[in-house]
Amino acid sequence: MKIVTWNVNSIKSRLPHVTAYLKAVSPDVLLLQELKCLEEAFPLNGLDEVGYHVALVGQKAYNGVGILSKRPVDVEYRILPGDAGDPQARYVEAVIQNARGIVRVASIYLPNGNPIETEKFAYKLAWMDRLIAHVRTLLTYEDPLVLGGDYNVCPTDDDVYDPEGFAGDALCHPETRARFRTLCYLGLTDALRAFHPQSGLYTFWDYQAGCWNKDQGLRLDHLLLSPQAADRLTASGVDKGPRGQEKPSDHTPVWCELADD
DNA sequence: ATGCCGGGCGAAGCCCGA
Repeated sequence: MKIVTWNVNSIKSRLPHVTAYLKAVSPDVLLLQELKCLEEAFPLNGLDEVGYHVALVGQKAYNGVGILSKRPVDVEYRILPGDAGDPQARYVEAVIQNARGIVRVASIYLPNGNPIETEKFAYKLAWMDRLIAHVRTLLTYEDPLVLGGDYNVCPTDDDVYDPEGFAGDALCHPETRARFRTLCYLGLTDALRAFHPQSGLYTFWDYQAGCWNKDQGLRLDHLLLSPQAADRLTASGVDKGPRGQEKPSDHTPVWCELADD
């Protein structure tokens, strides 16, 4: 079972890339972030063609997350618990049946948090606290669980092309990293790091200043697995291809493979 | 150099992202 996460930076602008990716890679599940449109404006044409079920939480112009799946999707949460008044479309969680049983997945678009002296950073930290509390509950179910998305966290300096330059940034801030560690220490496995311990492994390259051509990137997109999912993890990787295409997203897909037997 | 690029909105130029 192949599960992929991809921040597409506008699904309307990226639909050709996404449909081509689905046809070429044929993932069982594709977790999407930054749709930047309302659910009713999501361009479904082309996706039902290639045979995917779709679960969306949209918002006009900003944010927006989704789950595409070959198998039917039963949505469990359309907002991260802990603040019912949170208007930002950043979380969707669902249960997917497969031949082996169920897999629970979430598509996460964690707040960026810059600049750190503003309420944006406080919102990020509060959002991470809500995520920690919710995952603590989810882990008691003892299901295979895959929490994928754009976490807007570089977990360590190995995940940044310029650690000194990003030292005070919300992506790398000590309080951000401490919460990410707390999340992982609940018992989650970083699927990419499980197979690729080296530095210089990135999932995002800024559009500006030739970052892509200079390979000046950040590792922001993660797949965190519960023990029941990690036990089945057979491979993981970054698909850099889409980032090199015309009119790309600034993020590229990250994938993991779970054994089906 | 707080702009560089790119998307949304809405129809010019600003807000936002990371």
